[in-house]
Order: sequence, then structure tokens, then C-alpha cells
Amino acid sequence: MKNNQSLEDYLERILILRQKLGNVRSIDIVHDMNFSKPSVSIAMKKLEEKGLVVVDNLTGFLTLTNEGERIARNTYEKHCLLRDFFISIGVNEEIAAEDACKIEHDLSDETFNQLRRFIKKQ
Amino acid sequence: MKNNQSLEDYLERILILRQKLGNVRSIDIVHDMNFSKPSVSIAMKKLEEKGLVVVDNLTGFLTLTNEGERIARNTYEKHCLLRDFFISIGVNEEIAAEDACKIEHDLSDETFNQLRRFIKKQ
DNA sequence: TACTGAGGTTAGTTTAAACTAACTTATAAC
DNA sequence: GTTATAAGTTAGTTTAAACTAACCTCAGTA
Repeated sequence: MKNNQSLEDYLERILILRQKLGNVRSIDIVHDMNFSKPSVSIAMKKLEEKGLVVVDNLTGFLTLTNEGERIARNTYEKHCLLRDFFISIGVNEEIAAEDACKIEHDLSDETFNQLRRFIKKQ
Repeated sequence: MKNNQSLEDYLERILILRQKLGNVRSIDIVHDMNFSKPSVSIAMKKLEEKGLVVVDNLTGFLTLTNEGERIARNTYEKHCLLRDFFISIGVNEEIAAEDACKIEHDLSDETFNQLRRFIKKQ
């Protein structure tokens, strides 16, 4: 996945909202991410086209496909790894989470792996 | 500086090319960054408007203003900090530099400071 | 039954940062 | 002195991801 930073964010957010709310609709993302309804609507359409999300016609409930779930979990795991690392070196929790959000899409797998290894060794 | 990621990159690149070439023109950035001439031309115009760069009419040489120099150095310092940290935990040099490039604009000052502290303590 | 509000869509706009094609201008080469 | 090349600019296009305004549709209620 290149150039799909924002779509990864949406997937991750669906994962997190699912834990919080059970079922997730577009409007929940609108409220949670502070995006406009059209922005989310269009993003969901793209995610459906890419086979990462299924939107239920009747209920509007969003479901992650296997691939969507995989990406969401992967992104979330990176997020947590970075956030917790930042917290562990003394960054305050809110800023740690913000910074993790910003860079979780950009780091290479190699750097993530080495960071994971490094943290375990600490 | 928010939303000026690419401009920071240009400033940093001017700083680095200056060390390598002495004088720096737009065309040097074109070759170094693999951008088109118009992209660089327009970026330099923006940097001039913002008072970060001066372009010599006759020679085309680019000079960083005090503020431009400050930003360039700051960005470069962050780049090196991240790159060296990644290398120190086992990431290969090329990937370390690439990843540093990608995230050097995004991390908060707080996180940079804590990272600096942490590295010193190691 | 008609109205209201919630959720979602359509159409068109904005912004940033890249691009190509085609132009200008000045210098150097023959 | 004409021509070719190098550096830079102008004009217009593309893409991604946001936006607003205005619409549709359906469910619940007065």
C-alpha cells in the first residue's frame, strides 16, 4: 500500500470504533474523525472498491474484509508500538499518540521490526 | 510551520547541496531531487515570498535567509538524529535515511527532545 | 398524513504539490 | 552571425483528500 495513508487511517478507525460501539457506520466516523459526511462517504466508496470494507445496504454498517482487517490491525499495531515507545522515553501520552498517528504509515517494515526488537531488549 | 513539509525539504536540500557544490541553483535541485524544473522554480518562488530564500537575478544562485537557514538546519538536525537512531538499532543505512526523510517533518518538538535525551543516556 | 431529522449521496470547489509542453533568454560554439 | 544548449518561466493538467451546498430517502411522530 503506497499513497493510501488516509485510507489506512479510516480502516484503523473502523477497528477502534468497532471495539467501542459494536457496529460502525459512516456517521460514527464523521463524528470521531471530524470529517464531513461527503469525505467519509467517498472514502468508504474507495475502500469498498478496493475490497477492504463492505457496507451493508440496509443498515449502513461497515464491515472490514479479511484484507481490510489485516491492514487495520497492522496499522494499529504500528501505532501502539510507536506510541508506547514514545511514552517510554518520556513523551506525554497525548503527544505520543498524535505523533504515532502522523508517522505510523511512513516507516518501513524494516524499521518497525528493528524497533520492536530494540524495545524487547530494553 | 504547518503544511510546509515539502518546503522544508527544499531548504534542507539547499543546505546539503551548498556543502557539496558551494553555490546552489534551481537546476542543481532539479537534478538532485529528481523534480521537474517548473516544480523547483515554483517552490523557489514560494520560498522567496516567505522570506526564506533569496534568488540572485544574475547568477540564479540561491541563498538561505537567516530564517531559511534556521529551518534548514533544524530539519537537517532532526533528519540526522532519526537516521542515526535507526542505524543504531540495526536498520540498514539507506532505509534509515529514507525513513528519516519521511518523518522528520512530522514529529513534535517534544518527541524529538525526548529522543535526543534518550539517545544520550544510552 | 404531513413534517422533521438522521444518515448518506451528488456535484462542484479548494489546496498543495507534483507534472508536461512550450516558451524566453542568454551564453557559447561553429 | 546564426545556431544550439542550458536555465528558468508560463500555462495548463493531474491527483489526493479535504470541503460546502444542496439534495435524497426513510423512519418516527404530532
